[in-house]
Amino acid sequence: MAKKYLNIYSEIANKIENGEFKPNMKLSSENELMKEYGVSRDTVRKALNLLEQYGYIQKIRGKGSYVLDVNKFDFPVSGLISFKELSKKIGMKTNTILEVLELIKPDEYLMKQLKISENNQIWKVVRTREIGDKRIILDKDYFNKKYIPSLTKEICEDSIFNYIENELGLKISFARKEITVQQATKEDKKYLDLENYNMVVVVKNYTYLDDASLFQYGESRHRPDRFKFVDFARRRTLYPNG
Amino acid sequence: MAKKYLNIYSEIANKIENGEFKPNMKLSSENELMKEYGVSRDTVRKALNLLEQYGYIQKIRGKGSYVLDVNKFDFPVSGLISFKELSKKIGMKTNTILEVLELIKPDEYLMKQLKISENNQIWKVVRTREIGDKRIILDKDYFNKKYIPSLTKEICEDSIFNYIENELGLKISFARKEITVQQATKEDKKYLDLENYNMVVVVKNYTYLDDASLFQYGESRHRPDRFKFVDFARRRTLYPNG
DNA sequence: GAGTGGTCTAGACCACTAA
DNA sequence: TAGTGGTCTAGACCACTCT
Repeated sequence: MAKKYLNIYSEIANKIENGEFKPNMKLSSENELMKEYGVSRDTVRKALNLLEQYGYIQKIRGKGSYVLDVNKFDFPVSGLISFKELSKKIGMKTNTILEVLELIKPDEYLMKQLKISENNQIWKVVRTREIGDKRIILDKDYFNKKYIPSLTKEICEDSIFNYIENELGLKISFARKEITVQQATKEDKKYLDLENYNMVVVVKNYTYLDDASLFQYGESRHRPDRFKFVDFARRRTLYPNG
Repeated sequence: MAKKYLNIYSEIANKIENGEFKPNMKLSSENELMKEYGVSRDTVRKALNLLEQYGYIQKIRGKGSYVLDVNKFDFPVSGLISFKELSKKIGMKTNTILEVLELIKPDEYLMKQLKISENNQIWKVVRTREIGDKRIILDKDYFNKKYIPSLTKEICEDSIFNYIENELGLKISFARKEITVQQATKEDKKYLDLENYNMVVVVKNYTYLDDASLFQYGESRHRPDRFKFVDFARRRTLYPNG
């Protein structure tokens, strides 16, 4: 049942993260990989394209595929990763405190953000995230009850995304993130250890399921000195009209 | 010489941006597109995969491909885009002022950032960017002279990236970006209209050529209230080991 | 000239969705 | 059951790099 190209991808990605494949090392050619794994060239190429897309290797025509220098301790990593997944990755002492969990009727702002009417019910979840004994992040999340019928304290203190994907079987497909910097509100000052900072970094997040329905809106509000966003971007030459 | 899958990509992307293909509309199936364009299924799929990757469409197995709602006025757009490309896209009145252009020997910090020795010579370029008559962005860029032999005032006031790609024929392949928030320095206060803000958003940028050599390091320092970063991210389920 | 990655084709089987 | 997208194969020709 395993997809061949994903197996090949994982195996090579692992070796790069382990250090078994070192930066600047040349990978086997596509022809050699075909024989090594006993698959067609197309399958090898799918795996290599994923590795390139996620910054593990660089393919150079006429030469071969080369291992890039992977910084694995970037925090947070680019893309869509939950706080829980992240904590595991960086191995710091972290803690989640559930501040609010309630079912509400959406106000004007939420109706606009989630593109819903006032008849929908919304789960409101407010959590603070401690990193090294300081309250650094305030997460305010809103879920459409249509997709998430019930939520408990336990789920919120563990990982909501984990519950959604593994228990409910919903598939998260993509998200839009928006990073801005704002004046700290009273709420920010109440929930966070802001010290003398009067601004917060706000990451707004719109999450969609695989049928392209918007099911979550969230704001992650960070103390500015502890915020870092890392992005690996390949050059886009793909805008229509050049 | 045109690549078929890029033509198909551009044509469909254009129709989506124009509004000819509206959000939630169903595209022709892969089979139909094969006939419409007279190409193989693989070629159609390459085009559709690009469209999906860049957030234009969502493919749903067993159903078809659906047009997503494209917000084209995001500022800045995610990915690797120069100030010049950006200004064109958003149609605001913008202006670039060249503050410093000189050839220097790298200090400790630069040697580390650009991974070079003190024997290399470095172009230092400092530019301020006005948006609507206010100096909003301070761009400090450092280029390895090894790759960029000469730089002029004209090039810096136009687009350095344009010069590099079209005149020098170098291929920019990928970049690492890092977004943090810092206390404003004296230099920030000197060059920018910071009003009462005492912090700046710093976007560090490491740009690589297609042979994976690092050729540029830059810092883009933004007034916090005028900074916005938008990211479209597909769910990553592709970390090794789960 | 030999080897590499990039594009394209034609055909097969599968899992999923919808009527 | 018919149609859809997802995976996989085998083979072809091209442009590029290295020697």
